Amino acid sequence: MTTAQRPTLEAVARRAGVSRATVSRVVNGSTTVAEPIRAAVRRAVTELGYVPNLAARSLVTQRTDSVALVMPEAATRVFSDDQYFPGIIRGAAQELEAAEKQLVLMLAGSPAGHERVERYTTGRHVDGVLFASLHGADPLPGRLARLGIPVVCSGRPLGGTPVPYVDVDHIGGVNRAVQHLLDSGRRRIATIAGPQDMVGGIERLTGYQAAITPAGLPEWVAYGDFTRESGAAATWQLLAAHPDLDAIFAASDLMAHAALRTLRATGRRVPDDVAVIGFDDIETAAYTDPPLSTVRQPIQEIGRRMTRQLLRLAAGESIEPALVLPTELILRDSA
Amino acid sequence: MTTAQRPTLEAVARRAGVSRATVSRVVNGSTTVAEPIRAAVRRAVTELGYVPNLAARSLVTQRTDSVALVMPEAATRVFSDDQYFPGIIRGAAQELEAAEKQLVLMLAGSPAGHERVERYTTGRHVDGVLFASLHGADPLPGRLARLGIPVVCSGRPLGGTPVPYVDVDHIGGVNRAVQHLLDSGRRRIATIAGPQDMVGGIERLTGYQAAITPAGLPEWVAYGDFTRESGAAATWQLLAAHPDLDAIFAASDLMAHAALRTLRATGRRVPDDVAVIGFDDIETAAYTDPPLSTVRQPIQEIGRRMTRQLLRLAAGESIEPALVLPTELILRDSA
DNA sequence: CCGGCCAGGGAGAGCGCTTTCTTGACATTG
DNA sequence: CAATGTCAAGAAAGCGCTCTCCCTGGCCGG
Repeated sequence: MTTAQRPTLEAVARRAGVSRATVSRVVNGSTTVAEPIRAAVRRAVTELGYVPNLAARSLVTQRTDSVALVMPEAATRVFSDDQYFPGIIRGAAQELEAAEKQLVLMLAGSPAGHERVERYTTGRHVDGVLFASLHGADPLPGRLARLGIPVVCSGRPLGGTPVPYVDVDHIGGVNRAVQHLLDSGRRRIATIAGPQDMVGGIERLTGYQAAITPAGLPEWVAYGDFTRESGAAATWQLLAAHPDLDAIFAASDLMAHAALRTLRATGRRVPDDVAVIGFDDIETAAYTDPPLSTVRQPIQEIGRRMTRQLLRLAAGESIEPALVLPTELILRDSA
Repeated sequence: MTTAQRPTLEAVARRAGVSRATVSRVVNGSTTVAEPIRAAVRRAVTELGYVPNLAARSLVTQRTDSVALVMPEAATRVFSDDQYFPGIIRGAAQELEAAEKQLVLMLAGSPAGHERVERYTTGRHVDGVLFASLHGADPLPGRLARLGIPVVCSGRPLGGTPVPYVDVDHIGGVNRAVQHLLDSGRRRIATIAGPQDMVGGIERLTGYQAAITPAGLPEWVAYGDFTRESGAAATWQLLAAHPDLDAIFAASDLMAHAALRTLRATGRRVPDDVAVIGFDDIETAAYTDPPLSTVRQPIQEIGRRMTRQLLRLAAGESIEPALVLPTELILRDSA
């Protein structure tokens, strides 16, 4: 099947009339090679179409020039249209491209998958590991960190071992959102909280509480898992318990979208009867009916910053243990 | 930084009191090792926490146990919320997981990216390459195929060299959609076509024409690039040229979604005044207003099948040059 | 004119693994 | 009982690369 042996360093060396060592030096950009020889080597390289064998290189350098991006999410959310994972992937890919490193994607939804990720990453097959959106107190990031393997998480890890992470200012963002509801006269403000085993879910609820309590208002909470289905269910629940609510803050745009539809289904007008604010600012948010007000988080930037931190870690530099990016309240028509 | 040397085959061998060769045999599941020894080796492996060094293994086996998934798309569409790429990724990841291979993700949006992908893939750093959604007549898949590197594309490649691919029945699906419009009495049916440098864009337009022409109706076409923005623009264009149109088939759900909104903005009711059908069946389609009728394509299945084909190719088996998966007309309220 | 210095280039030792080839220990058979 | 066959396990040769020596020769200063 395979056509012609790929040329090796040896072949290039013979062709250029130099030693392997010299070719290696030229290929790796060492400056201690005289220009004429350098040119000869480069010519030989192009003539032969030489491409270094990365496996061989890794074997001696102990680097793999690739990093893993682990998505420990159950299948449902990973590729729901909230654009979280695609955003992270894209940000990471951009930074890695600049660094000439490869992105190895691993889905750790199932227990088997999780175990596989563990074997692969602890086996030092990658120079570092990026975790997108942890569930609960996954011990893996901490374990890797203790093994000296560079790790960066998106979202503060709930586990015991401190691991560097990049997150957004959930609480601040939610606070601004709820404050806006208060400022526009809403007094019966409910929330659809996210899953309480994820930092995002927890902190967005905390943000809601932190804004509601000082105002002396009651907390009305229903829980979802960030998906539309769960958002619809939570909205019904909220409506049953508090038919007179006049605002809903949902911890994800998907849930907010479902709330919009559910409210309408019950004959309520948005924003006249009930104001709604979501979280994420997914593309669809601008196209809901009415367009959704929401708290924007810079997802792609999270991916980029995580990667940059990881690369610095892998290079032996020390980094800030946490990076918190700002969120922004985007006002459209729903509130 | 690195804690303790990772154990090597040698270490395991010493500990188990056998030779490296034997350990290798056990690790790789050869049957020619007596059970007691086998057990001793396995114990040594766990005690030492031995994990094989993949680079070393690749070096001798000439396999890398990883495949590249290349997305040659410009940034905009790759992570727009049409769920195309996430779906492909997920399907591919599932199959690869089962095969114990790694997924290396490469974005080839920019010319630099494209060149990098070329270097990487031709350098045989992967056992095979998956192309998601080609733009125009990219010569890369053909070139790789000629080098004997396993390649599978999603969507029939437009280039000269035939390359194995997996695609869906665009034409059949669109045909059914337009036929449904005709059956429900629509006679002034326009289309928002996709980009004409992509098979999907081309074939969906062909499908429209193939249904419209026999009915003796005029073809009303405006072009978009699958995004909402372009869909809105195309709708305005169509409306300006044919204010009396009574149906629109859009080549993507995103464009159909924009059409829905634009039609409403001009005071038209859907489906009463104008029927709309999209293509893709993204999650949002069920949540538009009104819920969007559309042609569903099994995106994740495409990813799975591509991967399965690739693995067979990599295993030296021969495969069908093309696999065409069925599409399905999903009727909701917009038509 | 000679010694010393240094930049430039080569030799060679592995990196950790797989895989033939070979040996040795037994079992089988005439 | 010797000769042959069989099967398990070891020895050793690399896979293609990097990198540490070490050597060579050109140049300068004394």
